[in-house]
Amino acid sequence: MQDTDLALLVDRFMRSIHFGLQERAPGFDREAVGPGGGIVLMTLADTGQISLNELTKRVARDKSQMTRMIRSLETKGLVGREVSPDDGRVSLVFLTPKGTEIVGELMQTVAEVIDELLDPISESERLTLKTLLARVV
Amino acid sequence: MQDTDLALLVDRFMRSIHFGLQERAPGFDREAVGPGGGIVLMTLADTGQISLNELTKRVARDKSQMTRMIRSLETKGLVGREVSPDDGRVSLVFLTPKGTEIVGELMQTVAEVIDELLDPISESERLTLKTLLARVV
DNA sequence: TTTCGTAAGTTGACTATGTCCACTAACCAC
DNA sequence: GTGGTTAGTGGACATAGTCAACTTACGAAA
Repeated sequence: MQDTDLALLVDRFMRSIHFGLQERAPGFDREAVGPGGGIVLMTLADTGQISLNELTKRVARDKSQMTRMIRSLETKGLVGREVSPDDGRVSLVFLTPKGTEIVGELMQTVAEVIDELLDPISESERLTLKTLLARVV
Repeated sequence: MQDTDLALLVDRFMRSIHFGLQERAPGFDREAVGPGGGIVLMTLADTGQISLNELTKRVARDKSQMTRMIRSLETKGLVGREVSPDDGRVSLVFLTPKGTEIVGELMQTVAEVIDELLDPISESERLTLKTLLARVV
């Protein structure tokens, strides 16, 4: 077994991205969405319009937290929402044009930082890493 | 580029471990050390006695946070500390017998959860994943 | 077509984490 | 010894995560 290391490795990797962003690109977060907001925006860029519930599962956070996060992004004008025509309970979230612009910058910066972090491994290894993780989650 | 996905994948993986621990093994954290405390304890199990400063870098947290975390673990009797004989500024942290016991249980549970999460990929792929991550961080 | 169970979202209250900055004490080099 | 540097501490504040109690909308079944 001893898969425990994996938890530590993944944690360190995540934190490295985090620190990398702060050190290398201070001020990149011009709408002050924070790490959590960034993840939500990037996820939305990935999925397109999606229900709050699915979004919550996707980013693996608590639904109450997601309510507040979306509200905060909404007041910044980065996301919009509308009630689903099929089901009056679900609210569909989507990126606004401004949100799309911001997430573009964000992804650019994140990609640069990750690119630097991944320096020790080759192109094909990066692909392997990404593929394996994608299959796991 | 498009390495951005990696950030999302890693984040999801981390959160999955987190949720997995709570759902599958409620009450496993009998000393209530929390996720942060768990990571510190597991790291200490990995490294053995280590200075607070190195520990801080290793888990990639803020040093003030680490001060408080270690104090909390100390009052729970899980870690001990002593001033380095070589340098009066550095305090060396180590697991107490109780801490060693607790971290053993913790690692067992974490390993089980990770083992389940890694179900979609094979043994050799797990090794690859771990090796790649280790080279990156 | 009312009624019961369940799912989506929201809110409140609380705890845990993370960040920033100022500060002390010990070390090092000159 | 003095002046810069490093390890660790402490305070104040911001963000994130947890948990339980709601409200409203659906859907199925009598």
